Amino acid sequence: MPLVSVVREDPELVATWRDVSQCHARVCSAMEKALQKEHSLGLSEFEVLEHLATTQAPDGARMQELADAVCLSQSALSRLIGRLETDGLVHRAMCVNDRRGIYAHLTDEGRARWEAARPTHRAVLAETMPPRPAAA
Amino acid sequence: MPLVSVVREDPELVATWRDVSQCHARVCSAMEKALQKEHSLGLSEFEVLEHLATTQAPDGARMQELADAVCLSQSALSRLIGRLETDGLVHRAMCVNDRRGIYAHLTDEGRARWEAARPTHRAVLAETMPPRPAAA
DNA sequence: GTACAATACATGCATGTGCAAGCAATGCAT
DNA sequence: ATGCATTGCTTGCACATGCATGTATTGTAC
Repeated sequence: MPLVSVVREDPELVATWRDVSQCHARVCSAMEKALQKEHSLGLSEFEVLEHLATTQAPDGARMQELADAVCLSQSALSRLIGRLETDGLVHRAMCVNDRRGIYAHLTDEGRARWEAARPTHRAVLAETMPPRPAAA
Repeated sequence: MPLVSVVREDPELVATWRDVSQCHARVCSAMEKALQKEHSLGLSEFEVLEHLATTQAPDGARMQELADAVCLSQSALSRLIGRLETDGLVHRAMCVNDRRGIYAHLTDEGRARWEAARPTHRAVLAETMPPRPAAA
């Protein structure tokens, strides 16, 4: 592990982190409210739908791949897919080669919901992301 | 509200947001673990201590001011201060002018804990923040 | 002064999250 | 083939968070 013996005070790094953090909080808050209000979707839900809709693989995506894509833990993603499946937006299918693996893929309704929500997502991004976003 | 009539697909904006999001997740995850492991502090706890330690006002900071500073809701911050007070790191004091208001200020132990944790915070930042952080 | 709105903080409640543990399937060594 | 570690996902549990609400204080209109 890269143990740093002496860490100089680095105000610039701290300031940059504060910018990133505030940008993230502002965008997340606005996005969560807008997606919930207009499409009854959480931000994580939308991000999973987007990943599934834009992935090349025809069979969908593996659970761990999705977890990485949306920056969630394995358990959080498992429950998230559970909610989406309950809502009929995705479908779980066992992997034929490795029967431990599970593919999640979009249903038609899931794709429709994503396409409907995408303009909201992009609009909130345009409204809340700073022009020189969260960095020096 | 600035209703955008037509939102063009803006891949750059989306990509920037993804970078911010991933940067935030990576730093938060590492920071939370490091602060918890080495100093038994959550990230939000540390941020509150830092704000109180670096503010100019001698009487500490108002609750709402702290909530804004650490990007938390009013309720989350109320409980956060409750935990810190239980741990003896901060102290609540009523505002003399406005008896609705409450000032939170650092105890000596709180300041010591912040000073002890600060190197960890800065080190994790240096390790996990990208050189060209989270933006184009 | 009385009534009513607004402000500041605390609290009940529902929910999403991470960690640790559990379970099933696979890979590997012998 | 047998035993054991590893991988992939799910689940029990604890906890931090946000929303809505409650309580106390302040400000304002009359």
